[in-house]
Amino acid sequence: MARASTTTKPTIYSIAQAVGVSPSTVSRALSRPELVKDSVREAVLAAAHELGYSPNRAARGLATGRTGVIGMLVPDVQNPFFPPLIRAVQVAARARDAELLLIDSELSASAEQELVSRIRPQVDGVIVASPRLPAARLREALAGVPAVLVNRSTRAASSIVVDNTAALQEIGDRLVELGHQRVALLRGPQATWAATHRARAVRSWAERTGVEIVEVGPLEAQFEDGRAVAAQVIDADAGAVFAFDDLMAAGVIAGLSDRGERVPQDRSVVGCDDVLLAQTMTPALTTVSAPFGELGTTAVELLGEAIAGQGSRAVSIPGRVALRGTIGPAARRTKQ
Amino acid sequence: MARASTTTKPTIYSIAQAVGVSPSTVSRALSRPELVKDSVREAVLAAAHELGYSPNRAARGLATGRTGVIGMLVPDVQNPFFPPLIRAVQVAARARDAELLLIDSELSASAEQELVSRIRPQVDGVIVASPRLPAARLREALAGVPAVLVNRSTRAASSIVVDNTAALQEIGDRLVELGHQRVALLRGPQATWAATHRARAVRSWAERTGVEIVEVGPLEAQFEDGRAVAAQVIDADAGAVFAFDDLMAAGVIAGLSDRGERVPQDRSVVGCDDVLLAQTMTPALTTVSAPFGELGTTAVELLGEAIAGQGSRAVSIPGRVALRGTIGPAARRTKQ
DNA sequence: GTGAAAGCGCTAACAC
DNA sequence: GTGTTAGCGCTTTCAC
Repeated sequence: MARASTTTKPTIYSIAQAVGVSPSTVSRALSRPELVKDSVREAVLAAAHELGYSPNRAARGLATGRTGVIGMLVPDVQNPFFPPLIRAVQVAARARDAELLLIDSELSASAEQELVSRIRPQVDGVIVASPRLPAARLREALAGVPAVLVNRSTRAASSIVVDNTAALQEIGDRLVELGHQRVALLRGPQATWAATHRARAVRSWAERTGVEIVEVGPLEAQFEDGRAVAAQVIDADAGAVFAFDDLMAAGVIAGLSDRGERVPQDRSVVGCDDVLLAQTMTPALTTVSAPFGELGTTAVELLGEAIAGQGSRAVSIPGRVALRGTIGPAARRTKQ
Repeated sequence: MARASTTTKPTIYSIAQAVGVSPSTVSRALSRPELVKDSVREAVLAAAHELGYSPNRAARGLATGRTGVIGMLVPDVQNPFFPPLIRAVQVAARARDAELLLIDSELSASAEQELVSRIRPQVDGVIVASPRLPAARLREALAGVPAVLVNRSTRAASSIVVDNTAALQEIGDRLVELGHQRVALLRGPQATWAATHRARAVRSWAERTGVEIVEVGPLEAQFEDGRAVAAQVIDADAGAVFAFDDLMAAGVIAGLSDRGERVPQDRSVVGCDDVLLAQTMTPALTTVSAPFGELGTTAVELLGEAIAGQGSRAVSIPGRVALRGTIGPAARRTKQ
């Protein structure tokens, strides 16, 4: 429909010429509409639409120092935790008229530092979901860039974390009701905020309830790592398992199945995060739901504050219990 | 380590000053190294590193018309098909020193058109994985933008598709060997390239082998849609199921389980794409593996050609059979 | 081989 | 309210 009269891309200059005003008036009509007379603004907007104009953000960015682009650094898009987070951030960013530049560090901490500095000039700020980068290097990489950290906290930037403590403990209590007295804890990646906090939650619950805990790991947050330790779970005679995350939980279930055991008939398994595969496996996984929507919205909000120079703050959102099909009554076992 | 002497962001000017050459020499040393004397180039590079310089792509883009950014449009990051694709594209883009601007259309075809035009000025080209946008509007949205389509073809742009025909038929043959004679075909989203082609593959196989096909759908490519039609599969007395994709396959399995049936003991289920959840469910899903790495690499390569104005081409890559745990011998059933 | 200068498209003082 | 001007950081003729 709207066809440009010329082949060249429309700019504020072509619009200015078409309407018969100066380029700055066009610029104002477009970005600070309240500053121009109604009639002029309408004419400009009409012409802009007519010519199929859309602003060159690079140029705008050059002039203003704001690019309208948010960078997002994830260690691995393929880890099912990230897609919902990306989606939520994307939606929140869109609401603020910002674009999303995605960087996947491919699990390489060393790459992360370089990556951040690489995109720094082209983004207004960065949302970093990078559990591995050591604190010192993180701080170095983020120096001078408005940033917000996801599931990790530091004094150097704003952060948003999900606190699964209460939910994990509540599930633990349910396990006790089901008769479990010996539970395996599959720890997540060493020295990460999430792994530390989740382990702490389980340990303090065990202490309170007198349940015996068998710790396994630290392990990578991968399916195969979970699968590989199923044997240890069986050897330890743990009737239930707290896996670091859903992926690892799916792995244990597969590993148990490799050894002829079924979940929840033979053992109970609990995950964490409630990613897609937790919902699509049969039976569905008992886990803790991460509030992805809120995570994303808040992350973008915090980033906005950081960009505006309003200083940093740390927010924590609780995860919610999702009781599903992978926990059941403690089975009578031979070993016991 | 590398600390800037000043607080201002390093530019080619600060480097020029530090080295004692002109900005244009710095620019050349950085982007056309062969044009400057070795000694100068080395000095410039050293200073750049020293100051922690990284080029402002927006400025470069303004000057050259190339932004170094690739746009990628997906209908839903949360659909497990996309993360591996994104990863592959990201890796290939990185190899070409390009960044990735990700757009999630949230399954809204109407948004897609606007979204593309919105990012157009800030990207060199777009990789579009948008099955739904009608052809005419797709063409309109993509007019003038170098683009490559994923799993969809059109004469308007380059395209890369994965052809699952042979693999699906091979799995079908296996099903016949296992004694299946009546198979359900859960069709995917209406009027999409993938759904059409997959259905066609199954139908022609059925015709050749004399297997009876019960078609269900079209359906959305969602877990719940698969779950909802499990009853129809049972009613139709189909011993095996070809689901449009893995997500739908997981859905049927859940739906069958809701009705007390187990896979593969009671019925066989076949998915397509081999996304993460196909590998992590227990038992693992028999499906067709999409060659994500190749998809991504080729998409970026084709986009490079399109950007260079080399015209478009269409490439097709075959999917590979992944025989796993969800198919088994046809069960003797009451109805039969 | 290197420097000077213009310009990419836009915004932001500063005049009028 | 609107136009003029300068400049964001970079590349790229065009001279030298």
